[in-house]
Amino acid sequence: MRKGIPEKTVQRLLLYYRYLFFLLQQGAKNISSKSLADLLEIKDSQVRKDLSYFGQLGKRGSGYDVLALRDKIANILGIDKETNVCIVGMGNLGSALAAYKGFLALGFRIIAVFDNSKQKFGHKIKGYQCYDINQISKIIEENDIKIAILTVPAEAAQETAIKLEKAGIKAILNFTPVKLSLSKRTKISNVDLALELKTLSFFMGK
Amino acid sequence: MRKGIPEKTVQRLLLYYRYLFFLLQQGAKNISSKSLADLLEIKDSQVRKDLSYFGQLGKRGSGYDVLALRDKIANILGIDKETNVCIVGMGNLGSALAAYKGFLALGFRIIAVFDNSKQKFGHKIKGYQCYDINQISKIIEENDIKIAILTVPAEAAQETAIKLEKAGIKAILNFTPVKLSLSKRTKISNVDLALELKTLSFFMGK
DNA sequence: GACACAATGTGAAATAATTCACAAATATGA
DNA sequence: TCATATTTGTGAATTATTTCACATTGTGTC
Ligand SMILES: NC(=O)c1ccc[n+]([C@@H]2O[C@H](COP(=O)([O-])OP(=O)(O)OC[C@H]3O[C@@H](n4cnc5c(N)ncnc54)[C@H](O)[C@@H]3O)[C@@H](O)[C@H]2O)c1
Ligand SMILES: NC(=O)c1ccc[n+]([C@@H]2O[C@H](COP(=O)([O-])OP(=O)(O)OC[C@H]3O[C@@H](n4cnc5c(N)ncnc54)[C@H](O)[C@@H]3O)[C@@H](O)[C@H]2O)c1
Repeated sequence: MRKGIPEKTVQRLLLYYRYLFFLLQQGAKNISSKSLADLLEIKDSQVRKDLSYFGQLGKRGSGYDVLALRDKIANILGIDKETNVCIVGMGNLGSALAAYKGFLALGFRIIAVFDNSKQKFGHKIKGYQCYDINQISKIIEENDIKIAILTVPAEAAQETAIKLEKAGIKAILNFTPVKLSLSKRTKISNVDLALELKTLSFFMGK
Repeated sequence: MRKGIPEKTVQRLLLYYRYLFFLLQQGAKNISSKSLADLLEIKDSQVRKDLSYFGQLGKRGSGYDVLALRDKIANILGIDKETNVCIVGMGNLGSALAAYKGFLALGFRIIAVFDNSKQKFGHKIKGYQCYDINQISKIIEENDIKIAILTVPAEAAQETAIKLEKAGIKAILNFTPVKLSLSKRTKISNVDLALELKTLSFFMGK
């Protein structure tokens, strides 16, 4: 079922999910690919193509059942079961992310946060007990954590990534502007905020 | 020169820039598309194709001049001149972004930060004087600010975006999980961190 | 139940991005 | 100077993604 599904499709699925969630609260029962597409300013055929990867989810004549489709997408994306994550580097950005409620809404539970500074570990930050980075293997194993959010300074990024991989982390959401070099088995996704801003400004007014 | 350049190309240009910057510090004089590509784990032909949008920047036999290419990319991307930006919503995320040095390294100067809370405006946050959101038109005009980073709560996102557009903002980097509806003239780029994490986890181990 | 309308699902076509592959230019070294 | 090696720049081929277009199925009304 998850063979060769384009990344873009997965991302749009989440956008559909958010709207379906909202529509359900409004009491909507059915929605057509056209209406959903218009809300997102995309083509209706795109919506249908995306959903068609996962079976025949709609009904000709009346469209998609909002509740059923929302739950189907939740299931496809694994929103219906919790995934444990940790944050590594509890500075400005790490602390902000720890406070973000949007992760939990998609099934991500922040289980542990780490830092290497004595000012931080041993204390509570945004409600989370902060652990010493050197304890990471133990805590990751005890809590079945597969995903790490990396928000350490750029200089420490590569060495910390290696620690994460050794500790058993399978995927890293990397906020540092550093190209991490790890084994192919560890999935890395880069969030490069300066790059986003530069791209925006490049195309501004075009 | 900026006609029909793929967004992906612009983004890679910035990655090239960062490496060239670094290579220059190491004293490198020349670099081939192959070496640059290997550093980024992409194809050498991709590097050459990207650069070819902007002229014939290399030299057959010896590759690209590191300094000249870095400066050319800086010029293409406008890193060589400063762009003023503001941050709107100085909560967890807005404050973290205000502290980020990576924006300035690409030519973005945070000129003003805004909030609607009396606890915040009138005070200094991360070294920036925080202004009342209702003063935004005046301050944006006085300081020639064209780009806003939007980090207000989701509920306030759409109304705030409208304020920004009215105040003369031309581009918005939107961190809220809300699809903003504005006129076509305002360029919007969405940074959806929950979506990034979900995409990563979906493809984890695949 | 028949007719008009709505909306899906999906091959085929169009568009976009990446990769190939090679001629042309430059560099190196005997 | 010449032969060999390197490396670019770029059309052509390939691959990925989006959009089209329409047969098919379901809905609603008289
Ligand atoms: N602040 C932002 O808004 C922002 C935006 C984009 C990218 N980033 C990137 O995110 C990273 C963090 O930025 P920040 O502003 O939060 O920095 P910061 O200095 O505020 O925080 C970094 C934290 O990491 C901890 N740390 C340092 N070395 C460590 C190690 N080896 N192991 C574990 N923890 C360690 C520090 O004690 C500190 O708490 C940087 O790489 C930065 O480039 C930040
Ligand atoms: N915290 C994160 O790491 C994170 C991650 C991804 C996305 N986001 C999104 O970013 C936004 C901000 O998140 P946050 O955690 O910083 O929230 P926050 O509540 O800490 O901060 C929001 C700030 O906006 C101010 N504000 C509220 N209404 C305003 C208005 N009308 N005009 C101007 N300012 C206003 C508030 O006073 C507050 O200071 C949210 O939409 C959230 O979904 C946050």
